Amino acid sequence: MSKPASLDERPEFARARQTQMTLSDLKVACANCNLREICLPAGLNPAELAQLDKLVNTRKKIKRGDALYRSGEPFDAIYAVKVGSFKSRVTYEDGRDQVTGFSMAGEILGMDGIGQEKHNCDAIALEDSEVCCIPYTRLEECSREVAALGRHFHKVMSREIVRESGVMMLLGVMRAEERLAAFLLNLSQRLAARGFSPLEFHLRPTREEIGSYLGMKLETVSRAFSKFAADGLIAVDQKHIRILDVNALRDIYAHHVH
Amino acid sequence: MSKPASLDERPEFARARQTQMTLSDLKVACANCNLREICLPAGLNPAELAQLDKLVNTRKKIKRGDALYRSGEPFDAIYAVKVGSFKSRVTYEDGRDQVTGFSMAGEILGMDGIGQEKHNCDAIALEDSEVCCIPYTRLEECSREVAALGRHFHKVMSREIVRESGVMMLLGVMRAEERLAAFLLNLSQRLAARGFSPLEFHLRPTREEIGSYLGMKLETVSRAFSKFAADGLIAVDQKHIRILDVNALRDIYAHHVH
DNA sequence: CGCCAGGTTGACACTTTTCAAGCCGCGTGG
DNA sequence: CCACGCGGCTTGAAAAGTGTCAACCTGGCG
Repeated sequence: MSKPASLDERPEFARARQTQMTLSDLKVACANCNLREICLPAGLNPAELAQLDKLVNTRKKIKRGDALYRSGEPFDAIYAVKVGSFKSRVTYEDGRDQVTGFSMAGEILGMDGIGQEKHNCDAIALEDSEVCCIPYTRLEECSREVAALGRHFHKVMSREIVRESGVMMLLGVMRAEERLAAFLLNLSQRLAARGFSPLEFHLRPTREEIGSYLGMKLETVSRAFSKFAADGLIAVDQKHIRILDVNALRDIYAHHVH
Repeated sequence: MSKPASLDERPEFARARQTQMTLSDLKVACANCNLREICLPAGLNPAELAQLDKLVNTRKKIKRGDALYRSGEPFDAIYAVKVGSFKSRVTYEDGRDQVTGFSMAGEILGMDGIGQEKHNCDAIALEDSEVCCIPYTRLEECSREVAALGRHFHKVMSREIVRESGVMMLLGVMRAEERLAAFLLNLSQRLAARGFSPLEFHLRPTREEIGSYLGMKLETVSRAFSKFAADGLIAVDQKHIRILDVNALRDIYAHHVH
């Protein structure tokens, strides 16, 4: 079994943490990025990639707990997660809030800001992280010149719509254990797509953040974890999770077991 | 107090129902459409509008209960609701489903299909309805030529992302009565934007459809309606709703009253 | 006229939340 | 180096909210 996929064990992050970053380190090259297959460059040919490289010209580091952006701030760029992970959180006038998503390497953040030209949620780093900044007006110009880029960006936005309707389903019709199973399977599948072990990993968010995302209280999350562990589906050691029986998790997710 | 805003009382729909539609009736003209301020044309200048008119060239009538499109069907167009209303519904492998939204005149439908090039949900007409068809590949081409159109389409998609995160909030943190209050206020505000009375209207969806959207059972929806009526916040006569105390509804929505 | 989908209401069951107590692990400061 | 404090987690018991099941009502339509 491979090592737990704690994101801060990623070699490129360890390097960034140990050495002083210079400007040249900050130069982005999508064409060489190990995330190019799952990030914005997906499906672009080399010439188109070169255009994208001109567009994505800065990176930004965000410390654990800090915000990449906050609700209400003027919108001027979207972001691709290069290293680390984020939660997106909407806060409601009366103070209640909800985590609307977790983003990991290669995923795009901030598309909620385009409509009103200001951000609609907070993006908070769950660990020391790094993003590629994609100035929106330049993305727009480039999309007009490079048809494939425009098309791909539409797809990325559309998939965000589909992702959210999946979460609505989760919140609207599933019970606590089904939600947690869905969450774990989704995480597992995304980690696998990034070359991490899908069966053993570190949870970045707290029980409370998971609960907020899944529409349940932290105690209920904890109980569901304990139940899964008692039934031998997973092994839980704080934030370290090992999936022991994927099929049983899938059965719960698909409502076959009560 | 104005008449209830039952959508099938709209004059243009009554006309369409009574007379045989000819091809020339089907000719679309966004520039003259009474929805141009809230639909895709919003913010375009006359020259840009003319471009859009070339793009949007057909309409389609959908009878109550019929599908505009279904999950899994190949995606080739998005749609603007011209007359009537729709529900969007995602169905899950085990048969459970969830209404993810209701669309009324001027709203755009089908953007969930772009990402996977096939539709991700069913769009079902809640009444006899009519849509303007916007072929996606042509929209893409046009967006490249007419910058304002591309920008506006991005905004429309972004707002759909924001709308969905609002629903996630509703499903994740609100209780039954808060959800229903949020639903009624949202409906009221959208009707007002279309020139209908915000305080008196006909509900198109059934209690079950409202419940599915709000993540609760139809009995709970019914009880919440009864509670609001008993407290003098609204008057309910089947699907006919009259809002008597908007501020009290807002207080419930904003969690100020328990 | 009678049927049936849609809606209401009551009683009860079940799930999840709430409140409370206590544990564990980690980082800080003595 | 160890003690302490605290955030994060777990677990239990009771309360609250919502779902389930069932009976009944109502209005529209064939």
